[in-house]
Amino acid sequence: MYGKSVREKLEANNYKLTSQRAVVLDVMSANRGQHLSADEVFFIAKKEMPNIGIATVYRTLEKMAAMDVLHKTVFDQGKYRYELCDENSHHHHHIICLDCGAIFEVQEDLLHSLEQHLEEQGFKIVDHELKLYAYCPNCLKVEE
Amino acid sequence: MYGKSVREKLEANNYKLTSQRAVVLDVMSANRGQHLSADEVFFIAKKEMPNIGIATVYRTLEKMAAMDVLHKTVFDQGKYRYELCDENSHHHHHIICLDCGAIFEVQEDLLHSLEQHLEEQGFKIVDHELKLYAYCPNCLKVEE
DNA sequence: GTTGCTGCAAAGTATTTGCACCGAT
DNA sequence: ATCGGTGCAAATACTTTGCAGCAAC
Repeated sequence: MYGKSVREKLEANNYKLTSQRAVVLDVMSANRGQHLSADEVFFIAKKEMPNIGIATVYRTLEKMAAMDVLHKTVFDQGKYRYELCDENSHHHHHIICLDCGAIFEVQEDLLHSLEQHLEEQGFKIVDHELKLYAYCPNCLKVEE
Repeated sequence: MYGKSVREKLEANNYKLTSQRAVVLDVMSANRGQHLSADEVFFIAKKEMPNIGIATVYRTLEKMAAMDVLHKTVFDQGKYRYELCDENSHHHHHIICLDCGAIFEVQEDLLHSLEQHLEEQGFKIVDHELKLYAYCPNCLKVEE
């Protein structure tokens, strides 16, 4: 279940929870922490609903991102990736392994002091996104 | 001037500093701190060299990025942007104004403690990229 | 005369849009 | 009957690639 808040957000925007949208949300829900591309969502959704169209997937992902149900990011290839927003912990960051491409999440939020400093300079910080490029423990192990 | 190090890097890779490449580098140099897209570089370069091809611009930007002469980033639209690497201060971060779209740079590097923590967990951190989404002082002023 | 570089056009990716049809109010 | 949503195909936006000709050593 993706909770009542999604349904509420849909209603607040006069959007309907159609079967296609439910399938897309199920895919996202079943792949929490995965950062799927539209393509991948489409491919997985097709198993459940073979004649779903890619345009519907794009339109659904776009709407969900606009409603803060999904978070839309670019990692590097000039291709969007989506993940379910985590109600509890906003502001998580990513470590992208330069070798295997795996994406890890960092929950800690050590940027408060930097943001505070910038707010003193007159900015109103709304959100931030940190990407760390690294070699992950697994890849370092294999190379030995 | 883009200094002798660019020429050295070119030579080290058996690349030639053709007039087209010089024009592209001049454009980047004349627009330091600007984060230009390939399109914009192409447009500006055409003033200097009207029959330069967009493919040449892309190829040049790509090569320069591979040689760490330029830094290639994605801000949001799924479109690459390039800027001249600053020899002195690596690791600068960006504040993207959600209102006017202006991009500001943050020089301070307050991420060492976070990186140290992650290295203790077995990652080898190579680079990082921080984007802060905010309202800039100018836009906040106008709204008043 | 090889080898890298260029401009052009074509192809490739990722995403968006126009449109006729469908389904729920 | 209206109106949002859908699937398809066409269009768009950005980038890459194939290729013939050019320029330099």
